[in-house]
Amino acid sequence: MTTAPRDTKREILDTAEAMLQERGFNAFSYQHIAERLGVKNAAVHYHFRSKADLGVAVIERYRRRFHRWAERLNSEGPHDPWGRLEAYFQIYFAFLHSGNRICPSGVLQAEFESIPEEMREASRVLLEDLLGWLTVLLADGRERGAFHFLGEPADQAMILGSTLQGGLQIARACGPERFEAAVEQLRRQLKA
Amino acid sequence: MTTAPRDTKREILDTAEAMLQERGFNAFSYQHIAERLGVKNAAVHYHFRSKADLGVAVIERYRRRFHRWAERLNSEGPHDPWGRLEAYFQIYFAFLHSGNRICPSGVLQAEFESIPEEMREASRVLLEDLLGWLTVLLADGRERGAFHFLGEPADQAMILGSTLQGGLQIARACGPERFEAAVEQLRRQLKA
DNA sequence: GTCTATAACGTGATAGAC
DNA sequence: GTCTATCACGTTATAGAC
Repeated sequence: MTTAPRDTKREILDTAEAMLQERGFNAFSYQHIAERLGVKNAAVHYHFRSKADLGVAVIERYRRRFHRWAERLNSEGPHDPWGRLEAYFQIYFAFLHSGNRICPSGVLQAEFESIPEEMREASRVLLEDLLGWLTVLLADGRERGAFHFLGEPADQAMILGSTLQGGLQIARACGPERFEAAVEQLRRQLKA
Repeated sequence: MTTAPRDTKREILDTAEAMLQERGFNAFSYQHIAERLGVKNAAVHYHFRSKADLGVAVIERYRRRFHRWAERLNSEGPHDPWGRLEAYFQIYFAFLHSGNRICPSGVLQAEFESIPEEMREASRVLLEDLLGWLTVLLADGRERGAFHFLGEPADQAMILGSTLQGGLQIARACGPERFEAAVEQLRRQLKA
């Protein structure tokens, strides 16, 4: 029985992703990552030439993971709109309970003007995917009589997306209960 | 006729506030402020010993300004709930049209784990004031039959606050129309 | 693939002249 | 109140040995 070989590249991505969600892109360095993994910062540069490259890789991986999550939901998950919406909420509750992490898309937008252009482009694409998924869910759920709301699905998706993203941020300053209350309020709105 | 004497301290606060909302706290330096004002970085340190002091001063000033805004709204502004809510929306539209600035409270929460503790405390207080004001407005507006929503006013305030905060951030990545659409959707919800 | 060593620069901050 | 000069340190990034 052999020990699994160490996958440094993957560990760097995991660490960078966690630090991005915990502290922001401008508040962690190659040193921080190297120290946490017990390697030297040159090793990190070997896997990701520049910090911008690392940032883009983190965003793209997150986006691919979201697509896999969505595909799995299609094949194995609940098919009713409410079950699917709750599954989406669950992503954010998991962040909340993993050390007050916030939405990666949100932190990148907050720092939008001070991150490399390549990362801005990558986070634009990620955001469109997230809002697009919500829009389709809302449109479909209303057609099937599960959700109730006025206006366009894309606009209601903005309310949901903004509330989840903003709510996680607000929870840092005034506690997780406020996020839970916000999500409960979203549920109430869609039931009415 | 004499020229107004230069108020460097105030100009530093203005510049720091703008840079906070545009780039985030971790993405501007004393050098940046000094260069923009045409002074040396030692001059900035003369007015604010540390960057944490400067950060706290920016937050506190913003909070005082919000209170003056609220008092003026009580004395001179519209007294009907809808007029008051639109006045609040206007604060965020002004940010949107001043170079994609985002809510100061939001950017501080996004960087919460990487800013000095004194700033965290100050931004907690600011957030409570903002959400508190919205909560009172919603409670009052519903009593008077102007707003319609289910659940507690504090929970609906989370939806409004999160959507405005998150919406400004999202607008950076996908355009100002999306923020306007989100606000319009908020209006629709409260009218129903 | 990881290391040591180092470059080139930006950072927050201070001392002391004017 | 602003300046010059400087400090100690952290940052991204690279060259070359192992």
